Amino acid sequence: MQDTAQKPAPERAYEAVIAKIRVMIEEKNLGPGDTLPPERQLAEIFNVSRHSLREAIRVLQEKGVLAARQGSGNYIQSATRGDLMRTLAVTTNTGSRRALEIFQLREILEPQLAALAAEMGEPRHIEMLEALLEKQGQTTDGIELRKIDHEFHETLAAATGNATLYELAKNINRSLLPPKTKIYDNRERQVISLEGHRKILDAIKNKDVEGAKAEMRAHIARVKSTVF
Amino acid sequence: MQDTAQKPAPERAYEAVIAKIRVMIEEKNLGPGDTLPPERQLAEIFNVSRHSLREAIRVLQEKGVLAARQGSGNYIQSATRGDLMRTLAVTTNTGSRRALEIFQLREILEPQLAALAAEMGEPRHIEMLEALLEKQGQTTDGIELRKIDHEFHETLAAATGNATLYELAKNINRSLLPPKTKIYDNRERQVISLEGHRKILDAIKNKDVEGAKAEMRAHIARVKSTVF
DNA sequence: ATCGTCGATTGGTTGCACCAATATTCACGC
DNA sequence: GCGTGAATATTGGTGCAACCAATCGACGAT
Repeated sequence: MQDTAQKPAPERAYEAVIAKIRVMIEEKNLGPGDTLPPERQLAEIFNVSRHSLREAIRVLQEKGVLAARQGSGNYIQSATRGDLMRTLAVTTNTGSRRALEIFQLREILEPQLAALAAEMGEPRHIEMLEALLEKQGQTTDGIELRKIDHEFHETLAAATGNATLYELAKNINRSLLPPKTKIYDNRERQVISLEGHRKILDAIKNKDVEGAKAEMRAHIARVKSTVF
Repeated sequence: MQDTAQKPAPERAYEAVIAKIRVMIEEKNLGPGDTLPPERQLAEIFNVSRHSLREAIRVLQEKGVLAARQGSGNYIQSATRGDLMRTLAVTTNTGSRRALEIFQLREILEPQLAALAAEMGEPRHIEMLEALLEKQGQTTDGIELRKIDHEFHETLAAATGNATLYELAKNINRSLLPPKTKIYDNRERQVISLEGHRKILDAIKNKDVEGAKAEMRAHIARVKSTVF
């Protein structure tokens, strides 16, 4: 049977270990550059197998909390990527001044992202962007269009191959969301957006780094002028 | 010995597995709700131990790509297929690349911050920067110098008049903190840093927007080459 | 046909052995 | 005494095998 009910989520061993490691870092006042005890020792302390211990370390590693060096140890990293993004996440709705500030950030960031995407983008990224553009051309619903727009910019960021840049772009989009505002409520804006994206993507496909940068700059400028 | 040098990042087994899972999802056209083959089977297909395979699955699970149900299977989770592909597009890269990623972000951001500072910077910001530079010239302690360096870059961001950019710059600095590395341990690097800051500040004082941008770009490039 | 039981499947956990990279020790030669 | 380099120990990385726990599925009793 298939019942949608989610179980009370029994805690996995590795989850408990993650929590314990965090506590240990806190209590022993470990900072960037310090090392954790060896895995074998930690496994014994926490009373879990080395495998479960390592699952926890892997996760923390992917989150940027730890860095593993074979033959040496597990090192505490500085801040997490989450810390980096908190800036944008927390203070979303603080008025139009903030919207302007974030737009300024976009003006700085996105043209460079487009340039990097043109330089680094792999075929599968191009395909994803192309598919989105296709979809955008066939859509008229305002809500849907805004979503597609976000996806386009996020996918472009992903095409840089830099996970940090992707996260940042995602957060910018999210924090920019003027909840109800229908940016795409009229045909003119829809066309502007679509054509802008078209030119950007074409430049990326041609590996035209400077062109991609310029087109994105122009695109953002046009969008900005319609918003403000 | 403790050298900051990052190794060429040998690929871990679990990273390769993540990439292979991504390909599998693409090729078999899997979407939310579908299940992956059993772990034991996947391990054999990919020619890795179940342990390594599970590390990969754990990571994907934490990223929200997969959900594991004991006794049942590993299910694809992401809301939409686009979401899924975007996430997987950047999950291939990992771990030790993080510092490089953040540096790439700095390369994008900071020159523009310098340009904005040159354009918008108010006298009080200039004064603060000047004071910091003065202090930097009289300091030799490595720890202290790193702190001053951070303050310089943060103050510069503040000079843009954009609070969001300032917050972001602050977090980038903090998350970059190379573990214990004494970037300023030798006289040569101290001079490089000081001269770089000098040139940037001079450009800002002269309202030389392009100059500030160029000097910052050069400065970051120099710092990068000494770190990596 | 329905329901419950029991076996098979699948993820979760553990233990151990060995490999690979790194750190440490120590003996050797200068 | 002091490098210097080889041997040794330490530490993370990987693989194999067994068993536990939740779930699924087939089969038989009713």
